[in-house]
This record gives sequence, structure tokens and C-alpha cells, in this order.
Amino acid sequence: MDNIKKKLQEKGLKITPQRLAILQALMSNKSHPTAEMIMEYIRVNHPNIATGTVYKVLDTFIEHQIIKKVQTEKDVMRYDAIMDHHHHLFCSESERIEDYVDIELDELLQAYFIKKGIPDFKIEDIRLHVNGKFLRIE
Amino acid sequence: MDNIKKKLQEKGLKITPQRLAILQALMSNKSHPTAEMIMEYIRVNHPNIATGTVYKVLDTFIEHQIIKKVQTEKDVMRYDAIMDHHHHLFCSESERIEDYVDIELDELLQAYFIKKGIPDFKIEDIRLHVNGKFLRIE
DNA sequence: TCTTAAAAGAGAATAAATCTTATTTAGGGT
DNA sequence: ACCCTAAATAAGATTTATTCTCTTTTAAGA
Ligand SMILES: [Mn+2]
Ligand SMILES: [Mn+2]
Ligand SMILES: [Zn+2]
Ligand SMILES: [Zn+2]
Repeated sequence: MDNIKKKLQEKGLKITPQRLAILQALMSNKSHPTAEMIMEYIRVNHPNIATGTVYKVLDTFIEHQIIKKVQTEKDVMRYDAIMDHHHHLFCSESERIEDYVDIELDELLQAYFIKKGIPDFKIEDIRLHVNGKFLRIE
Repeated sequence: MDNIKKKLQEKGLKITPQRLAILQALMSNKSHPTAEMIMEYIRVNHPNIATGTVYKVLDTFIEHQIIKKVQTEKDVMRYDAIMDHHHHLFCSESERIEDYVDIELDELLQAYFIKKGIPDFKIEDIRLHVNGKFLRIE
């Protein structure tokens, strides 16, 4: 919880109970939760937190690069507190999304694109969306 | 327009003016349009098409693998009529999304994952989301 | 041509996200 | 420690994208 505070301070953000709760929720839940799921989780200790506050805080975190959005095919956004470069595994028959870290792959891609490039495009970031099936229940 | 009809017939779908218009709109517009954009486009010739019909038709097309959704960080879905395997270039400062076809890359990735695999996961499809900036105005 | 299941139209309903305004609060300055 | 104020939150209305329900229309096979 102290390093959560530090994280906010580093970005020059005021430390509020709501921000701490939301960030803590995101950091302890690696399943890329929705805003709704975060609210449910923190309502236990913060019964009066407003929906708008949650969305506002999430936006603030994104702006300050504390969290990221995870794009899905559903009409609901999901959030990710892990900022180290990583890819995602999407289950093709459920909403499950897992992180996939692979430095060897990243190096391979980097080498490939440094050599080849993409015409008229300056690459900033490459992420894989790997669709498939998990062979083990989480 | 005839091969659009054929496409529907192949999937066992009834040929309706609405479906033809929507699929034609999608195939002539490579910018990964939203449902709203498709409606705007086809309203010129189909002024009475219902919003619900457009969404219903799009869903039907997705079910029958005639089109695909394109995931974005905005709260609006985008659609893609190109079904051949390809990746996407996302502009980090606008809504522009372009196709990126690279068979050499696909082969590289395939070789990599055949050799390495992902533990407890059966890969079905790999797509790159390349974020960056377009260096030439479209 | 007739029949009927499927599709479309109209508009209400929902769900996610955003906005507005009043109130509260964090934290720097005194 | 206390003030001050800009920033943050609460509450609830609003918007926007999407879905649903129900009625009417239509495609296409018999
Ligand atoms: Mn939405
Ligand atoms: Mn929505
Ligand atoms: Zn992640
Ligand atoms: Zn595409």
C-alpha cells in the first residue's frame, strides 16, 4: 500500500482514499477487470464511492500512465495495472484475458521491424493479441 | 455487387437490400468504419434503414465470418470486411486504423510459436496491434 | 402463386460511460 | 496546527452505443 502511495506521488497526483482503493484493486486483480468489477471490489471498504469517480480516476491513471486500457470485442472497457511491456492471451470462448510476457519474442520483433520497417509509419509500440483456448482452468 | 450476393449465398443467408447495402459499404470503405458511419453511407440510398437492422446485420455477418470486429480503445466498435489474415496499424493521435499485411512476419511468428508454444494455451490466431504515427496523410 | 420462416422497422430499453453542479478534501502556505 | 484553494468526489442527470421487443414486411422455396 505504501508503494501505491509512492506511485501516485511520483506522478504528482493527490493521494485520496478513492485513488488508493482503485489502484490497489487493479494491482491485486490481474484479470484485467472492468470498471464495474473494480467498483464491486472496493465497495466493501468504500460503500459510497461514486461511479463517475471510478471512471474519472481510471482516466486520470491512464493519462499519467499508471494503467492501460485493454481493448476487447465487448462493449465494455477493461483495465490493466501492469505497465511493463507485455502481450495478451484472449480466450475465444470466455472473457478471460491473461498477460503474456516474452522478451525473446520482443527482441525478434524489434529486430524484424528495425530491418524491415513499415512504409510511412513510425512504430511506437507493438502488442500481440493472441486468441485461443486456455488448456487449464484458472 | 454480384460477388457480394454470392458471398451471402455461400453462407446460406437471405439476400436483402439492407444486407447488400451494408456489405457493399463495408467492402468499399477500408477505413474500418463504425456502425454509425455505415449508416450514414447507406442512408443516401436507403433512407429508411433502421439502426437496429444495421447492428443485427453486422452481428449476422460476424457470426457467419463475413466480417470482423476491430477492437479499439474507444467506446465504439469498428468493423472490417477484409477476412484475409492481417494486422492493424493504429494511429496514436487519431482514429485512423490501417491494414498491415506481412506474410514474412506471419511465417516468422508461426515458426517461433511452433517451436516455443505458450504453456497451457492453444493458439488459434495471432494479430499485431501496431501503435504509432502515420507519416503521410491519407 | 402461396406460404412461412426469416428479416426489417420502429421505438423502447439497457448498459457503459460522461457530464454537471454542489460539496468535500488534500496538501501547500502561513 | 490552521487556512486556503485548487483539485477531487458525490450524486444524479445525460449521452451514446448497442440491444431488445414487438409488429409488419419480405425473400425464396414449395
Ligand atoms: Mn459502450
Ligand atoms: Mn454501451
Ligand atoms: Zn495485461
Ligand atoms: Zn483490417
